[in-house]
Amino acid sequence: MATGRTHRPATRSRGIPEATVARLPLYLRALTALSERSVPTVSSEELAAAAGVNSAKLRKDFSYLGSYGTRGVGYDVEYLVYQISRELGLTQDWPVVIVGIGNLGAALANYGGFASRGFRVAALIDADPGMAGKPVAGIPVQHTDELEKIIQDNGVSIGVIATPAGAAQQVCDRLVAAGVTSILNFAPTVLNVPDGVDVRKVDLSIELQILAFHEQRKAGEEAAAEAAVPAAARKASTDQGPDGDVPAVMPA
Amino acid sequence: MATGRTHRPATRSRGIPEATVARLPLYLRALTALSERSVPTVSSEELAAAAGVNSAKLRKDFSYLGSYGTRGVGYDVEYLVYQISRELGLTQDWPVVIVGIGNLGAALANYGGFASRGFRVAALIDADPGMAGKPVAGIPVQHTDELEKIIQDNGVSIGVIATPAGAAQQVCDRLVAAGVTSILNFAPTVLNVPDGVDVRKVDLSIELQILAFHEQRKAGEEAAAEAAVPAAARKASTDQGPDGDVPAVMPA
DNA sequence: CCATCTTTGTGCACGCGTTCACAAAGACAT
DNA sequence: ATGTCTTTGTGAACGCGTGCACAAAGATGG
Repeated sequence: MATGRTHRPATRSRGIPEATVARLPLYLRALTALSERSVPTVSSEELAAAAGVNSAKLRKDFSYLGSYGTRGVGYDVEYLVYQISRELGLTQDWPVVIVGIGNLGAALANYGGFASRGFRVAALIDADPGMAGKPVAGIPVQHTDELEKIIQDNGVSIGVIATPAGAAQQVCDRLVAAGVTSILNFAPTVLNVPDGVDVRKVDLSIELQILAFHEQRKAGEEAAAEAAVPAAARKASTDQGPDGDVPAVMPA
Repeated sequence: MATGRTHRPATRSRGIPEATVARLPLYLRALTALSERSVPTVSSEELAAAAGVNSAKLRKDFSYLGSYGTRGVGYDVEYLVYQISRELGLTQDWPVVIVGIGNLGAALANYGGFASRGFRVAALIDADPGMAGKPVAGIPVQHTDELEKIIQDNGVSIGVIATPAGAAQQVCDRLVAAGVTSILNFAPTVLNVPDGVDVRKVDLSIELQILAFHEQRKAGEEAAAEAAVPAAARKASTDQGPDGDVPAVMPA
């Protein structure tokens, strides 16, 4: 693999910053693409460009994993793919359950990106008795009553919640009680979990609202610019000033 | 605005920290729930609990918006709902297009959370000619050829990409060229956009990998604990030590 | 009108993450 | 073997975000 005997065991302890962890999958994806094109090595500059980050940041990120990489050359692609995969725990298989097989749950079940890297859909669970047995993405849906049994039989530690908001906390509680310690939540609710359980949320509505904020801000600046140089209105005329359409003082 | 002559114009300029912006939708959701229950006022402590954040953080967040809130009482729910909505730009309607009507795109189109708050699905676009005209969520799918026209006719500034990874950059380029300045990307790719265009990504695969990392770490600590006090194995026996299956020091 | 009690708004300190800039390491040519 | 050139790995400075802790503001009761 690498050339010379690598230096120290590195910062290796267990202090990988959260921000770095969040970027490792990005690097891994870029590296996998390079690997498929049989590229043997890559410089931090190139890889950083592919992953859309600063090259110094990338090097620092990798430094937390150890001293892979050869000065003057770059990083060995295959080696790095392996190291990152191992660090992320993708060398083992993670059985996952999806709870709530509505539009979204079904889409997730069909999503190819699941199986691609170490994740395996162990079961689909829904509260609707009418769905029980019905196959989605080739996997028969099981009823919520079976939840605990499914978790335990399959050694599931990662659960995906795609239920309506109202059911999410209850489902979450049951998952946790059954032994799940990581949850990916697609329901638009804040989940309360005990210590030791990780929750990550994916919230379409929130993302859109953040975009709307910036969009409005951009429109505001643009409007200020137009005050000086009136440009041809591009947007429909219903577009109002983003801040000026309401009195400054509120109803109360 | 508030009661006495407020001190300075506040930090008010346009310096709302990004981290705060990202939390405003959370507060808004909690406040909306309170509003529906006709709760008139709420303290920072209560609201913070509902939103799952620290109360000091919440107060500081609100302080960026201005001095709403009454000492000794709390915040007026309705008033705050309106202020945050306005700040996020939700008092106007944002037409949105969804490109890529596969499993995920269709699920997004059907997702109720879209229309609920200021967002309106203006069009569904797909590259498959066979889908053209077919209604999804009550909206007829249009062909990619129409993309530019749709964007311009509807004054769309927010686009959602739900295509396969391979098509995402190309779609992105066309959206941007047509006038879209905010993109929500569900495709597992890094998108390159010019300055002034905002991109937010939602990536199932990345989220799972982050969870896997922590899961592995937890299992590692647990294994270390078991070395001292061997507990009954809960998970299936295929479960290996998450870090112990490889030598601590690497091959090289 | 005054005292007390609640809750906001924020100054301050701290820690994490990012970025710059450069010395050290190694490849490669001569 | 030696010098040059490329690229890593990281020390240090900076800025942002978080959380504590408290003074000021105002409500409420006597």
